[in-house]
Amino acid sequence: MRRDSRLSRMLHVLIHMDRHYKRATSETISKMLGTNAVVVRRTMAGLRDFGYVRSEQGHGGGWELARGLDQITLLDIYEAIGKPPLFAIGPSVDQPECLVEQAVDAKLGDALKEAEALLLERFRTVTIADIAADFDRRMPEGRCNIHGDIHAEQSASS
Amino acid sequence: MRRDSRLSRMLHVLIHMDRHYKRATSETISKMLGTNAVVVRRTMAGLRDFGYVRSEQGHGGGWELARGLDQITLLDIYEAIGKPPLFAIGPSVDQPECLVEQAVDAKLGDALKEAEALLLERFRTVTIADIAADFDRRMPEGRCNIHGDIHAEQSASS
DNA sequence: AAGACACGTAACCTATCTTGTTACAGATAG
DNA sequence: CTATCTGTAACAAGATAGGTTACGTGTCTT
Repeated sequence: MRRDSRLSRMLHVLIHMDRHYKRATSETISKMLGTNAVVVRRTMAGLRDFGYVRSEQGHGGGWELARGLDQITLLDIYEAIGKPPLFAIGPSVDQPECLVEQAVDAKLGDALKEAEALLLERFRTVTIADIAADFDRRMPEGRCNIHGDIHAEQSASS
Repeated sequence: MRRDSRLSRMLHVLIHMDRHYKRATSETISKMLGTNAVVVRRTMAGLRDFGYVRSEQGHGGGWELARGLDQITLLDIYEAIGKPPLFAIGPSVDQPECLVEQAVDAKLGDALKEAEALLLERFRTVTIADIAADFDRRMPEGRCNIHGDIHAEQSASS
């Protein structure tokens, strides 16, 4: 449990929701992702607050998409999960007294900021529909139903 | 203790070694960085193996630079500390069965690879001497000796 | 109205990673 | 021979993402 995988997971589930489910419960989704229903609710809560999905309580409730995948970018989801830190390296203290340390952190920070800007720009220009289209290119035979099988397996084994 | 700060710390100490110490013990350096002598040895071991610093054991021993700061890039140090992971986000599993998940991870991986390439390119083209020069521009009055004072304070308070 | 179903959320536990700490072995100068 | 260093192993501490349990609340069916 090290790298934050929430972005990857949310993209994954949104594509499945678009293709295989009109409405899915947290339990169903958790089986799909190989995780726990509470983790799903916790993470999806952000997407709901930003209007990308809707949740319905009670009998027959669950989660559904609130807009088309071509209307949601990776950046949208990144922000919806709370903009977790992107980098695993950084300075040791926030506001160092030492001026050498300040110069080091400034230079390092410049490089990191550039890389972050590039990454967020890519996130901004890629929609989830683009990823789904990539999937279609990988699987031209239309064997989409394989996913149901795979996820059913995971469900059965847990 | 989250973000890996070894790169920042090593850059910091190398500049000080170039400017204020011909040879420094792990103890001296640890005071400078606000950490522990064992941590210093552990981290500097990588730089020694790559030939950027030398260490001498025994009485009167310690660490010294093995080449000029203009001969060491940020990339060199990044590699010398073991190329720690740069990003704090990523996929949840390494080789997912689900083809949708594969497409998601591929797209996300592309963006991360681009950002990583940019970051490492910056690391490659910046020498530690460049950072030291930035420091000189920040402190044109030549009050370099302030650092000795600051680090002496830290030493005294610990 | 009762009960099943599903989300909402707090609280706590676990795994993992970086860093800190202790302890001790080996090398070197005086 | 002893003081002073580095080299390293082993373990503790602190932080964080994710997993788990428990319980509250809303909603549909009967």
